[in-house]
Amino acid sequence: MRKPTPTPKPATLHDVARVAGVSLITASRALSNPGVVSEGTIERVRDAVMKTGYTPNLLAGSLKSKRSMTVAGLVPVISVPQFLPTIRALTETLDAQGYQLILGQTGYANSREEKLLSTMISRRPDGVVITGLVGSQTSRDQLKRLGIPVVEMWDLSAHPLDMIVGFSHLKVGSAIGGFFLNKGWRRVGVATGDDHRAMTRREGFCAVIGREVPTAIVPAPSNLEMGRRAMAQLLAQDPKLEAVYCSSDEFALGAIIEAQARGLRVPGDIAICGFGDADFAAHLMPSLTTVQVDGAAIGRRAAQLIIDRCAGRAVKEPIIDVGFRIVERDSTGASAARRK
Amino acid sequence: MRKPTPTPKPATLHDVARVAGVSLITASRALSNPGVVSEGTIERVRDAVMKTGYTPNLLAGSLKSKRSMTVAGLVPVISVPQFLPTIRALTETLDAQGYQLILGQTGYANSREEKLLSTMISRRPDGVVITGLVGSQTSRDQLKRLGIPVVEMWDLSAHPLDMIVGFSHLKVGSAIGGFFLNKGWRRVGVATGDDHRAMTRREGFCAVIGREVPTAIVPAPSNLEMGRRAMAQLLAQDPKLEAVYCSSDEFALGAIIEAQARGLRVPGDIAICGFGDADFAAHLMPSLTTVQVDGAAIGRRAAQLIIDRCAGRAVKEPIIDVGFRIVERDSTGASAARRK
DNA sequence: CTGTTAGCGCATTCAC
DNA sequence: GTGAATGCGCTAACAG
Repeated sequence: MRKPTPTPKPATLHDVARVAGVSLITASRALSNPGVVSEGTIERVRDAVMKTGYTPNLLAGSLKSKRSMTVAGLVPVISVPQFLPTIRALTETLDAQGYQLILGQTGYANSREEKLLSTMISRRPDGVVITGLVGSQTSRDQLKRLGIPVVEMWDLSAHPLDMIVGFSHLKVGSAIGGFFLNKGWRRVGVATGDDHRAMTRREGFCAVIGREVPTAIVPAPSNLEMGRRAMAQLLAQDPKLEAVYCSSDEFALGAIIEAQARGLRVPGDIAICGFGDADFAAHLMPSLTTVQVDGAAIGRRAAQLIIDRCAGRAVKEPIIDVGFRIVERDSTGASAARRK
Repeated sequence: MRKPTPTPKPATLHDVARVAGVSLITASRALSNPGVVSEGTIERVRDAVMKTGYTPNLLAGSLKSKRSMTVAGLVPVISVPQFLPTIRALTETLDAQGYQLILGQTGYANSREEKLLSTMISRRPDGVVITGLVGSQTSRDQLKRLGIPVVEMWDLSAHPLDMIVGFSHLKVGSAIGGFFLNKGWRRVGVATGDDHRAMTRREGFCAVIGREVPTAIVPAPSNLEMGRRAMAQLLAQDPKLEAVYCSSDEFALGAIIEAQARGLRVPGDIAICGFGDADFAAHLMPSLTTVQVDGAAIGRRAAQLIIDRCAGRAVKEPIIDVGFRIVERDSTGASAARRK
C-alpha cells in the first residue's frame, strides 16, 4: 500500500527569494538571465534554490512569457521504424536549443489527427511539426490562426500550410517504375500500405509502367507478416510476376520470405524492391534493393526551420526537397542470371 | 519569404463568454463540466467557441488546477526497437484517460537523466515513468519531494523509489546460462551492451556458468554492425566458441551474419541467443533463439499504476514482475547436428 | 544592478 | 443554475 495523497507543498520562487533575501524578480533573473545580476546575488539565490529544493514551474512561466519552449510533433505511429531517425533528429536538434518535443500519434486516421492537434495546441507549443500534409480544413485554419511556425514533413507540396521538408512520393514511384522498365521487367506488381504517401508512390509507379498493375493493398503500417500475405496474393493474381515493389522494407522482407518459402529464388525468379532503406536492408540474403531517404535530415531541417522562426529569423527557403535515391542491391540484381 | 512575426491574438475564454453572453465561469463550466449547466447555455457557449475559434489554454488551466494531464516518460533512446512496444502502450493507455505522454531521451548517460528529469518536472507532470532504476540521489529526492506517482520500469527492485514494473535481469542471465549448460556447451561467450541492465544479465550468466567468460562489450545501444564486430572479437579470443549470448536481437543478428561470413554454420558450428524477441527474430535464417519480454504489458501496467494513483486510488501491488521466457528457435537448435 | 506593479488565462471558492 | 472575486507561479514592463 502506497501513499495515496502525498502533500509536500513544493517551494516557489517566492520562497527562494525570501530565503535569499532578495525580491521575487531578482531571484527570477538570477536563474533565467544571470547576465544582468551581480555575482554575489546569483550565489545567494543558487544557495536558496538548494536549500528550498526549488524546481521552477514552467507552466507559470510559459503562461506569462507566451513561450512554452515546446514543439508538437505528430507522427502516424511511433513504432514505425521509418520515422524513428526523424523523431530522433527532431528531439535532439530541438533539445540543443532548449526545446522539448511533444510527440503524438495520429494513427493513420485523419479524424484522430484533428483531435490530437487540438489537444496539442491547447498546450501552446511554439511550433508544430507534422507528418504528411495537414488534411482537414479545420486543422489548417486552427494552425494558421495560432500564427506559430508549422512544418509539414515527409511529403512535398507547392503550397504548404507554412513550411515543408520532404520529397516527392510521385517521383519515387516513377523512379522505381523506370528502374523496373530498364531491367526489362513488364510483369510487375505492387504491394503497398493504404496510406496517402504510399498510394502516391504507387500512382507514380503505374504512371511510368503505363497501366494499372497487380496490386495488394494492406492497412498501414505494413509489416513483415503482411508482406508474406501480400506476396501470396500477388502470386495468385499473376504466378509469373517478374518484379514487385513493396512500400516498406519490412513489407519487402515479408515478400522475400514468402517467395522463398514457395521455392522461388530472389532475384532469380522474382525481383523485389522495398522502400526506406532500413538498417537491416543491406544485410539480408539477398540484400534488399530499396529507396533511401534521409529521415534524420528531414528531422534536422524541420527542427531548424521551427527554431529559426521562433528566433524571429525570416526563413528564405520554406520548401525543402531532401530528395531520395534508389539503392541497388542483390534483390533486383544479376538480371543475366534470371528466369527460366 | 514567410511571415516572421504573425500576431493574430488568439481568443480566450473571456471572449467566448462575452460572445455567448454569459460569465467567464459559466463558459468554463459549459466546456469542462457540462453536467451542471443548462442545455441552452451549453449551446450558446458552443456557438461562441466556433465563432471565436477558441482553443483552451491548458497552461493556464493546469496552473490553477495543479493537474497538467501529462506524464513524463524517460527512455534511453527512442530509436531502440526494444522499448517501442512499451512507449506505444504507454502512449495509448494514457491517452485513453486523457493523459499525454511527454517523452524524453536520457541517452544511456546518468548525467543527462538528471538534467532531463529536472526539465520534465518543471512542466509539472502528474506522473513520471522512467526506464531503469533512478540512479542519482538528487533525482530521487526531487521526485519524492514532488509527491507524484513514479514508476520505474524494465527492471526490478525490492525497494523502488515508488512503484516498479519489470523483470529481473539477473534471472534472465541465469536462465540463459542454464539453458546453455543444459545443451552441454561450456565454451561460451557474451556480446553485450554496456548499460546497467545488460551488464546485470551478463552477471547472472557468468554466475551460472561459474566463471568469467569471453566477453565483448560495446557502448549501448548495440546494433547489427556492432554485432559483427563483437563476434569477430569473441572468435579472436576463442576460435572454438560453442555458443554466444548477445544482449539484443539486432546485436545477435550481426553476430550470426559475421559467423556465417566466416564460414561457420549457425547453429552447426556456433549457437547464438539474443534478447528481446524482435519482430524479425522468428523469421531469420536460422530463426533466432531469444528472450521474450512483454514490453507492451510493461507500458500498460506502468500507465495504469500512474492513472490509478492520479485518481486517488491506493495501489495494492506497487511491484509488478512481468517475467520473461526463453523462446527456443533454430539458432540454438539441433544439438545432435553440431560440431566436429 | 535591483525592485514594484501588473497581469498571463483559467479554475476554485464562495455567494446568490 | 449562475456569477464575482481571488490567485495559481511566474515574467514583462517600467521604474529607481
